[in-house]
Formats: sequence, C-alpha cells, structure tokens
Amino acid sequence: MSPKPDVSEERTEQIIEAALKVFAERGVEKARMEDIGAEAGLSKATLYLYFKTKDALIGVIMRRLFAYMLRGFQTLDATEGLVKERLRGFATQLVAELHRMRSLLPLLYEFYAMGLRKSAAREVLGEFVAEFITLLAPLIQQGIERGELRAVDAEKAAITLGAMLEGTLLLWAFAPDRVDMEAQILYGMELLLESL
Amino acid sequence: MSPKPDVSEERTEQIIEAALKVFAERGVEKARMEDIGAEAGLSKATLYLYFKTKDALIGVIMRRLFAYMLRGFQTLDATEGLVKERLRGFATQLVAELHRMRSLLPLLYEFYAMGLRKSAAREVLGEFVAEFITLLAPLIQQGIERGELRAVDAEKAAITLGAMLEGTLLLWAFAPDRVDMEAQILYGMELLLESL
Amino acid sequence: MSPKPDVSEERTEQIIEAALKVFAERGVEKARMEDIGAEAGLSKATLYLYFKTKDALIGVIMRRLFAYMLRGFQTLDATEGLVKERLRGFATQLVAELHRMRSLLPLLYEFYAMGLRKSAAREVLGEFVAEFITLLAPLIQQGIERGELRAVDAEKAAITLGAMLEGTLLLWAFAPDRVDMEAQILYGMELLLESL
Amino acid sequence: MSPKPDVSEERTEQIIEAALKVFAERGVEKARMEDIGAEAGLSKATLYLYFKTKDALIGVIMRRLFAYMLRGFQTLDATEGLVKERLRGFATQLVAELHRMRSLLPLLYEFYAMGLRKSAAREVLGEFVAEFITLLAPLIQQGIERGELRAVDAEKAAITLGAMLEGTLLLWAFAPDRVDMEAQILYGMELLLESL
DNA sequence: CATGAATGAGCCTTCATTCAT
DNA sequence: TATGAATGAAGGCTCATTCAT
Repeated sequence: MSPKPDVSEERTEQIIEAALKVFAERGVEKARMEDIGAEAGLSKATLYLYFKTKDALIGVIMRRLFAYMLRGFQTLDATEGLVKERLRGFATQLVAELHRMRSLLPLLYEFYAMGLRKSAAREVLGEFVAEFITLLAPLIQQGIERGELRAVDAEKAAITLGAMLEGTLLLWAFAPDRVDMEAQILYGMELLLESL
Repeated sequence: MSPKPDVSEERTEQIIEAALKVFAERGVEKARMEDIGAEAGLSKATLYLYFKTKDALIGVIMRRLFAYMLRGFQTLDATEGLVKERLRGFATQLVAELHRMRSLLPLLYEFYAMGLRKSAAREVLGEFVAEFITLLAPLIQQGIERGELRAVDAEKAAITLGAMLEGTLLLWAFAPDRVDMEAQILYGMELLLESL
Repeated sequence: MSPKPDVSEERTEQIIEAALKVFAERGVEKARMEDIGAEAGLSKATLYLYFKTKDALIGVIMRRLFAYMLRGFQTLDATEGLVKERLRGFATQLVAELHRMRSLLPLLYEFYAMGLRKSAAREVLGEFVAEFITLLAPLIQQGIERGELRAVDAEKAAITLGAMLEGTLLLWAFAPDRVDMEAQILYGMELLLESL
Repeated sequence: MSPKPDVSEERTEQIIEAALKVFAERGVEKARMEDIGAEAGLSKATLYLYFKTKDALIGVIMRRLFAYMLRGFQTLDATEGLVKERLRGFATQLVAELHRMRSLLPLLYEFYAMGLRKSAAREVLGEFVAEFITLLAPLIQQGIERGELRAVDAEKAAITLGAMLEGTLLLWAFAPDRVDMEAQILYGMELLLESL
C-alpha cells in the first residue's frame, strides 16, 4: 500500500535519452544494450523491462528523432506575415536547429538507410517526408493565392525547397570546410524565392 | 598460353559485384562474409584471398559506388553547347541513372552514415562532394562569363544545385508515391535555372 | 542474507580448475574455450564474464601453476634443524608433490616453451627461477656459516641442486620406466650433499 | 628420358631446414605451412609433395633435433683417458654446443610438452633419454671398474648427472641473468665428480 | 615437379536476450 | 522493479589440406 510512485515513464525517458546518445555516438548496430544501460545508469537487463527488444528501442528513437525535426517545421504554420518572409524566417530558424543537431546527423543517415530496408522504418520516414510537404505546400499555395508568389505548382515547389534544404545539410555534413551551411541555406532559399 | 591464367582480377570483380548486391540488400553490418561468398559462388575463405578483411571490402565497395556516381557527373565537362542546356542534359541523364541505382540507395545512405563516423569513409565522402562541386562550379562560372547566366556566386550556386539534386533523391527514396523523381528533378532544375 | 551471493570468486576458481585440467590434457593451444566451459559446467560465453580473453586465462593458469610449485619450496624456510636434514626433508616432500603433479607436467613444459617466446610468460618463469634460488641459496649459506656444509659458493650450489631436481623430473617424465623418480631424487640429493 | 636429377632429397632437406627455423621462431602450432614454404622458397602446396601432413613434418623435425643433440653425447664413447677427464671434456663440449643451440630451446621444450601427450613423440623422447643413460652409465661403470670412481650405482649416477645438465640448461634458459650456464655446468660437474 | 586457387572445418569472441533472485 | 549471471546463436578470420593445371 505504500505509495510507490510510478517511475516507469521517467525510466523510459531516461533510457531513450541514453539510447539516443549512444546510438548517435557509436551507431545503431555497434551500440550495445550494455552501453545504453551504462549511459542510463541502469543494468542492461532493466532495459528489457521498458523495451521488449533492441529493435523496439530503435523504433522509438527513430520516431523521436523525426518528431523532433518536425517540431521545427510546424512553426511555419503558426507564424504570420508575408510568405517569403515566413520562408526566410523558417530557413534562419532551421540553421540554428541544425547546428544543434549536428551530433545526430550520423544517426539520421542511419535511419535513412534503415528506412529503405525495414518497412516499419519506411513508414516513419514516409510520414516525415509527407508531413514536411504537407506543411510547406499550403504555405506556398497561400502565397500564390495572395499574389505574393508566381503561379507555380505548389507541391512541386515545396518538394524542391525541401530537397534543397535536405541536400544542403548533406553536403555540409561531408564537406563542412567547403560548405558553409548557414550561408548556403540562406543563399539557396533566396535563389529559389527569386523564381517563385 | 600460360597454363594457369590469372583469375585474380576476375575474382576480385566477382566478389565486388556480389558484395555490392549483398550489402545493398541486407545492409553492410548484417551482410555476412558467408553471404557474399555464396552470392559470388565462392567459399567464405576464398574472399579472404582477395580482401584482407570485411572492412577492406567495404572500403572498396564504397569507393566503387562513389566513383560510379561521379562518372555520371563527369560527362558534364565533356559536352558542349549552352550552359543551361548542358545542365538540363545533365539532369535528364541523371534521372535515368538514378532509376537504375535505386537498389543501391540504402547502401548509399549507409555510407553517408559511415562517412560521419569513420575517418577513412569520411575522406571518400569528402572527396565525392568536393569533386562534385569542382565539376559544377566551373561550368556555372563559364556560363556567367559567356553571359548566359547572371553574375551569381558560382560555387554557392553549384552547391545549391547539387543540394537540390541530392535532396530530391532523398525525398523520392522515402516517398516515391508522393515524389515523382523524374519530373521533380527536371522541375527543380528549371526553377534554379530561372534564377541563374 | 543478501539475495544474490557473489558467486564470482567461486566461478573464477571453477573455471581455473577446469582450464587447468583441459590445458593439461589437450594442450594450451588445442584446448578450446568450449572445452573449458564444458569441463566447468558453464557455457563458453560465460567464461568471458570472468576472463577477458583466452590469453588472460592462460596467464592466470600459468601463474597459478608456478605459485603452486613455489609453495612447496617455501616450506624450506619454515622448518628448523640441520641444513642437510632440512634439504633431505625437502626432497622427500617434493617427491610426494611431484607424483601428484604428474598430470600437469605437459602443461609445465608448454609453459616453459611459452616462457621463451612471450615476454609476459618469460617474466613469470624468470621470477619462478629467481624465487627458487632465493629460497635455496640462503639455506645453504646458513649451513656454511653454521659449519654444517663446506665453504662452497652458496648460489652456485643452490642452482646445481635446483637443476638436479628439475632435470630429474624431466628424465622421469620421459622415461618413467627407466627412472625411478622417488629413488632418483633422494639419490641425487645425497650425492650432492656429500660434496657440500 | 632426360636425365632429370632427383631433387627430392635436396628439397626434403630444404624444407626441414626451413621448418626447423620457423618452428623455432614462431612455435610449432603458430607456424603455418605457408611460413615454412616461404622460408624454403617453395609454395606451401609443394611441401605436401614431401610430407604428407604437418604432423609428419613435425615428427621429422623432432627426430632431427634429438638426433642432433645425441650426436654431441656420442663423442663420449669415442674419447679415451681418465673417466673424470672425459666427463669434464664432455661438459666443456656441451657448453659450446648449448650456446649454439640457444635459439632451438623453445622448440625443445615444446617437444618435451608434446612428448608427454602424443605417443609418437613420447617414443622419440623416451629413446633420447634412454640413449643418453646408455651412453653415460657404462662410462661411469668403467670408471668404477678402473678404480677411478667410487662404487656408486652407475645408472643412478648417470641419471643424476644427466639431470643436472638438463636442469641447468632449463634454469639458464629462464634466468640467463642469474645463471651463468657455462660456469654453472662446469661447477655442477665438479660437485658431482667429487662424490663419485 | 610445382603451384595458384580454393575450401571445410574450426576457434575466439561478441551480444541480444532470458531468468532466478 | 532491478539486476547479476548465464547462454544460444552468430560472425569474422585462419589454416591445413586438396586439386587442376
């Protein structure tokens, strides 16, 4: 009858944090359940009380990572003002976010790779892309309707914009000396805005 | 007429082919040397006559994959005509190539992930990006000098162009139903060309 | 009263015991970790909870064997009486010990061979010999000072004595039909005592 | 019909020399047939034309090594003079031989270890010891009969002498800094001669 | 005779997962 | 709930041996 507090949610969170860190550092396959346990200050056996398998843990981390990335995009919706300004603002904000996420990049690409192999992962990735387009396209559509943008195909334009952002991230990741991510994303955004 | 023709080059190629396939299908870490041997019609032990370790094999495959991707880009250099036309031609050709490479995409992203972890892989990736920029930027520069393009920053524009291509590939990979890669790459190219 | 008693020392001992047996029977190189596990009633993987590598296990076994051999010698120090009597007593006791150690002889010689190749092993062996001399020489010196022995070079005499013992062990090991170890060690001891 | 010279004996010898060297350097188990082939300037496959298995090669090397050691002892028989002098001469000659054989010591102890496990090896070792005693005992017996030595048990005395020699070799091998082999063998011989 | 090429069998080591406490 | 202990299942790599040429 003692009021044992349910620590289960706290523990789950604790494990996810630890796993995220270890996955990012060592890579998903190289990360051992033991490592994650150690990072979480728990024994590896304890992890199995909260996650049935390593794969289940991977799935949760993956969802978590993409949810985190989407959170940034969702602000697009909430802001007001001229569409071009909102897109510029979005780019600016993205730049800041990406700097902070740099350590998660290897993990991101691992998930990309996984997404092309495991159907479970594929779903998450597909949703991520769809959500992204679904957020960006209406904004561009709105710009067209308001006469702020030319009458382009909103969906296609949104995809191109997203592609430019993702692609810049990738080039920066592998050639940080050659690609100034901040300048490049803003530059790419301007280039595209000129045609819109 | 020598009694024993040197099969070593042939075998090496045979193994690389098999490894490429198995890596693409199962993933680099999940791929067992035994699988690769089976795919190549050789015993596991035989692989070690041609590659010292699994890592060595991975390295060769990685270099091979990026070399293959660069080969497409290099045609940019060789063609003549208006710069915009050449870029359009390049996009068209890329589209065809990418369709053929679809099965290699998971592997590509795995290598991207690896590139952020292992320095050996990083080097290959860095060179790949650098080479890409080095091929594209002078072309744009040429366009500027010939008065075919506006006086943009050639390097930055090249990076944006490359980013758009890479990014489109990625979005298509994860949402093929939503993203029509062929149309999208050509569309993105047009969009950028308008601003150049 | 703790719910889980620490079995780690017990297991370690259990594994050492098993390894000692398997090494002695099959030889260090031929002994498989699996064999040792089976002998210990444990799985192969469990061994690695207690010993990082097979080499580490070998090292412990080696040290254990030589420590065991030295234990016999150390009684030399503790006993009282005439030096010659103490040496005779030592020989008698050694004989009993050696009979019991017979099954470990192959292992002993393997360690001797290893001692000439691996520096880690060499150290253990060197210490063993040094310790042996260090125990025997002072005793002889004492005998000299007490006038019980002639004024020989104590260290050299100790080495000769040790050599005779080691050598008899070896000849007995390979020609047990021809060499009566018990009689021979006592005989050799008498022969040397006469000159001392 | 061309008078192809039979190189088979030459090749066999060449291989034995190579194997002896490689076994001594790397150890019998660690020595690979490939290593031996390389040392002999032959392909490893060629070794199998001359030796059915690695074990067969080991056997030959073992016999060769012990035969070589016995050759030294056999001079005992041939010399003339006072028995004590002949024994001293033998010790002197042995010392020189042992210095030359130092690199073979690890191999020697490996064979000792093997001799306690494999019956084939055991035979060779047993013969070696027996031969040694058979050479030494009659000499001592002769000394007794000539009145040069006391009426000891010739066989036992021979064994003790052999043991002292073998044992000194062993102690020197492991503690060369502490044991001056040359001086020690001569010293041990003198000590024993005093009692004989 | 000689060997380049190939492999079956094996061994060390790792790790996700289970379970008794 | 937590964990120390244990393990089945793998996987990379090695090597003695075989064989076609």
